Amino acid sequence: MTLNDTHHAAPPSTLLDVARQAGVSPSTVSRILNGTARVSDDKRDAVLAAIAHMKFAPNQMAQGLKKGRSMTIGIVVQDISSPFFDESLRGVDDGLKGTGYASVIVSGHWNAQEEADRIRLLLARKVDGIILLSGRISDQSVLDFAQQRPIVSTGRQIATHNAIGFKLDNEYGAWLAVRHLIELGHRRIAFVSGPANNSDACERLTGYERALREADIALDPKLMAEGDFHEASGMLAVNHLFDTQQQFTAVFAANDLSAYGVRLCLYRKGIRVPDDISLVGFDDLPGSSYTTPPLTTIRQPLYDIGRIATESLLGLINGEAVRAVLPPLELVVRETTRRVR
Amino acid sequence: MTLNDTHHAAPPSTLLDVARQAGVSPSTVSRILNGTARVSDDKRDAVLAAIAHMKFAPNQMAQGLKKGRSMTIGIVVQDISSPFFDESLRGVDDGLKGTGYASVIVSGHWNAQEEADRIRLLLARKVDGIILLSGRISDQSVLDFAQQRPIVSTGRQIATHNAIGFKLDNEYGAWLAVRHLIELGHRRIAFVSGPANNSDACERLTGYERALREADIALDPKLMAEGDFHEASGMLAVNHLFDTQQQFTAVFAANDLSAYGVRLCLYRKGIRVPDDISLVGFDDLPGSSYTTPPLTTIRQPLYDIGRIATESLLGLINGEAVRAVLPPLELVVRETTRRVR
DNA sequence: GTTTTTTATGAAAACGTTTTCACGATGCTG
DNA sequence: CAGCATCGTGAAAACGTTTTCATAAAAAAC
Repeated sequence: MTLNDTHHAAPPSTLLDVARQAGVSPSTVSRILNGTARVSDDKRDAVLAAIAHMKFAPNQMAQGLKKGRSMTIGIVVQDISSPFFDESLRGVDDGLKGTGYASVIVSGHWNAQEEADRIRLLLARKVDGIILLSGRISDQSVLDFAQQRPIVSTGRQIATHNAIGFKLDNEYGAWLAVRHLIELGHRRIAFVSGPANNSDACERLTGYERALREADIALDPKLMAEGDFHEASGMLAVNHLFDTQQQFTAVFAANDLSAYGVRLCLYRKGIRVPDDISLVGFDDLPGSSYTTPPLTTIRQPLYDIGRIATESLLGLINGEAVRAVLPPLELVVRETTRRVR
Repeated sequence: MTLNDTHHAAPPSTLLDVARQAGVSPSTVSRILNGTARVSDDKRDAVLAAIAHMKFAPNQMAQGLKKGRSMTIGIVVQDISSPFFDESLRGVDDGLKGTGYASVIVSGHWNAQEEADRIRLLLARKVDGIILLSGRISDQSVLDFAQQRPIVSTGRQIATHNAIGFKLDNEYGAWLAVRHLIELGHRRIAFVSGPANNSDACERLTGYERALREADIALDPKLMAEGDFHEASGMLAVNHLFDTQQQFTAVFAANDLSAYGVRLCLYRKGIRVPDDISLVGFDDLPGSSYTTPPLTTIRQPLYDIGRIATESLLGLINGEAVRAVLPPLELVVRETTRRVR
């Protein structure tokens, strides 16, 4: 192996170097950098020149240590490569744009213990605030953590001076979905639920039940199969329905991913969508407008959730009183649902 | 608004607090924390007790400043909510697990200028290293940045003591895809390309051309339509092919996302896949096994890319000589291709 | 039992900034 | 032109760690 260490990495220049080169004191350089005091034009020019020449960039760790601000916020998701979270992350990213903040993203993997550990790590890193997307930890834990840094969390209803949460009306969303099916004449509507230990999933179940009840359709437990929000579970769930000879003309899946699984199962069985069976999902993932056929679903404002959470957090960090309001859930009718024949 | 500031945030305890409480010097506490010297059992116990009692966690910014290590690495992607990058991010996340490193993810949005800016930001943050996924900046720029911190980049072939890159054989992958189609008897194979300014896209085009040439099939420019790697462009591209009355029995899309678009276009026109037209994509995104029907495609080891990049970077950071080797591209035959009738 | 080595520990300097404080030089008031 | 407020600037302390250096006590050597 040839050692081409000829050009060694230029040791990063410090504010002190700049000061020396420009013939001023470090204080002056700092003042120019932060615009924190007036300084004479000649010195300013000299400093600016030195900065440009040495390609100086302030050491953020030193800055952070001194100012007590890391200019970093922590984001806790549950699955780093799920389109569900990624869409919100995009909102976060946009919300942070131009603020000087960066984000470190960690995943709780749907595990309360791991989630709490990750949050502690973020806190040790001195993040200036935390955004919790679909957390599994208790409200009380959130409040405890909020003693150290402001937190905004989705999926819960809290509001203190250093922690806020907001939550979409999952029950309403599910109700919307099922009512749509009912209006199309469906009476035998299967339900592929989410995991029973997920509150969103439970609320969606409740919405399903309520819509049925309001339409005087008897709830048939045999039409309900538990999934886990992933594709495979949707496939399995509906397979099970067929195995047990259930009759139905529509299926409501608790999220889009499981709807994809349902769709594939139906395809395998040669059942046409929506001609033979209607299908509606929940989330409106970016991919759902490109499934075959495009999926009718309940739109969650995923992007806005990330964006609003970010703006709220920045507000909290600056000590403002924030009150966030999310766009509502809405039904988006595409091509997997049709009037029952 | 009621002020419930009764319990004020406990001011985070410092190493000095711990030292005082345990009746030892700060040095001793530090030594215990870092295991950097032997200390007597009684003092150790006292310190440990104090740490537990005060819930002390070392200030990472102070640590970082002193040690010159931020325990943070920077990840540059081009689109924060694309399944393509997210799958690699999962690999990164796993690769970092248990190392004490966290990652800050930024997006270059497929823009060289923005990408360079973001990298400079990461450098100012004193990240210990950078992973560049599908960068747009020049190799020379990468080398320049690598003067400051180790970099590992995908999609380029470099190898110095502080920068390495690795690259999959896109041409080979495309060749694999097209040869598969040819073996199934297809002769009129349309191609939906990626953006012309993307090197991966160009190499895939080359692979397409080579496979055709090797099979003595004349290249027909009218069968080629430019896309941009997104769903809509695939839809548009194939629409255009129909508008101009092209005849073809198969289409090869330069990536899965545009294949999804192609699929939808075909569905809209009532053309069956694979019965009437075969379709193959490139990437093997997680969703591609759940499209209708599941997509035949070229599998990129996205997860491994992230994982190996991470391990390599950690190696570079520790001054090891690393040499990364990726799993090869492979054809995964699912249900969108069949023998031509 | 004296000398030497080893071991445990504290004092203080350092990392690269920001900020308080002090001070000399201007500018203004009357 | 004496007096006073204002302005620009530097010296030095501080942020919370780690690390070098010194030193006292204990252990090992003779």
